[in-house]
Amino acid sequence: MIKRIKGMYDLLPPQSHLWRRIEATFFDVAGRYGFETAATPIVERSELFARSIGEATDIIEKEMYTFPDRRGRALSLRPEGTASMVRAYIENKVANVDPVAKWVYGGPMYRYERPQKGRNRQFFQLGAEVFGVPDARQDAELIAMAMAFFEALEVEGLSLELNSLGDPDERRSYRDKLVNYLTVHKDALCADCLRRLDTNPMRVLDCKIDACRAIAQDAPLMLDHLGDETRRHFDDVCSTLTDLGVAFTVNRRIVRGLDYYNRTAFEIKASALGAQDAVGGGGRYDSLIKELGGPPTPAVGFALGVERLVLLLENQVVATPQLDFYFIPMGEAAQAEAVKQAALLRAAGACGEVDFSGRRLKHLFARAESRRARTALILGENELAKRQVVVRNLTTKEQHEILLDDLCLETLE
RNA sequence: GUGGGUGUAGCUCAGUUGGUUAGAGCGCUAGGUUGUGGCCCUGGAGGCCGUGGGUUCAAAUCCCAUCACCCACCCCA
Repeated sequence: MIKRIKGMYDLLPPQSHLWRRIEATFFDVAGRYGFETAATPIVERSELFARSIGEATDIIEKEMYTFPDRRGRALSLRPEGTASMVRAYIENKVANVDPVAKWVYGGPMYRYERPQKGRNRQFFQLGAEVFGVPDARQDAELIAMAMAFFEALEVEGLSLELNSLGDPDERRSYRDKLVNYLTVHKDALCADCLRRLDTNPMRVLDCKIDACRAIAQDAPLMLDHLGDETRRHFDDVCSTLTDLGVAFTVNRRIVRGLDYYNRTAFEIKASALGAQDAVGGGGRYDSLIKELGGPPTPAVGFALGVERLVLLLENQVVATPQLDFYFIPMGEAAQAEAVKQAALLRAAGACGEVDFSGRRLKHLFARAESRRARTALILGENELAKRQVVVRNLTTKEQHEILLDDLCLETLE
């Protein structure tokens, strides 16, 4: 038997109903904020991700699905969505028409990691990007939109954590201070943190080892080393969120694993998820578009993981979509008539299916019930001879015969 | 990549100190009822007991290896 690839999965009914609801809710909520949908290919040149996410990040160093195409070009399955959206923004010269663009998208992402709870090699992200708007209120509104989405799905137990990563020059000088501080205490750091000291010193701040936490306790924090403008930006984000009634906590230790972020960084966490507790996250990336060869354009975005969201909604049963009719023809002549009648009903707006299996009536009623059909339409030899059909209301169990010519949405009762 | 845990029917699980032909519930299916659902009754299909090797008269059971899945580290959605 050929089996699915490790870390990937099939999405089948009834779970697929919940997914459909999640996606529909996301695009519906985003639409109310003026977002339009966009989509990009799943495969890109590897270079796009290396240049945007950062050469030294884990995602690029060890988590990408990369392969040569037939001409030997290095291609990668996308590990996240923002890089492609930025590429599309630049390549299609969107800024020449209107530099402000608000896009939402969804699709599978790929990272070669060891699977565990809430972590797969293919995972589905829903994301939103705002191009061309530098204002802090945009950051806040985007975050509020994310929270409104979760609220629409009645997700509980979420916490919003906010931080500022400063601008690149501020971060460079802060990073030097942090490295100096950590180097003084390097004898007490764990092996992982010694490595982080070189690769990504800010990661030491959220190490879970007690010894490292003690050192991190007194370490300098980015938030205390912001310039006037970035500080004001952060304060504006906070005050706007407060004005909008969005609860949050400032977590001065949030570090993002993607290099392109500056200023606003946030994570939406759910403790019920286990170790992989971030259900969504994002931030501002004002220099990425220019770095990838586009016009200098500020931007802010976020993404959320649908699988993790599904874990949070596991106890929510999403009912199978209802059908208006379940057509049960008996015999070949009846089948031929039923398939035509069903087409007419659908053209008139009804939802339903015709059963061609020829199984016993007893069985088909049970199936009609499990498919959540409102009515069963029974067409046998007797009815066909009279040009009639039995309409049985599956809820009240009352049934009556009507003329086939009278069959329509209104007579399905 | 490194740990730990778990592998028996489609699903959830029993399976005695190693001992006949490996079981149950749910689900699927046929019938009881030639054409009327959820309950009940009777039958049926469905298993290389994850895989390979070893010990033994005898292995689902003991040993070794391997694979898969899960959880955690790491990292992130």
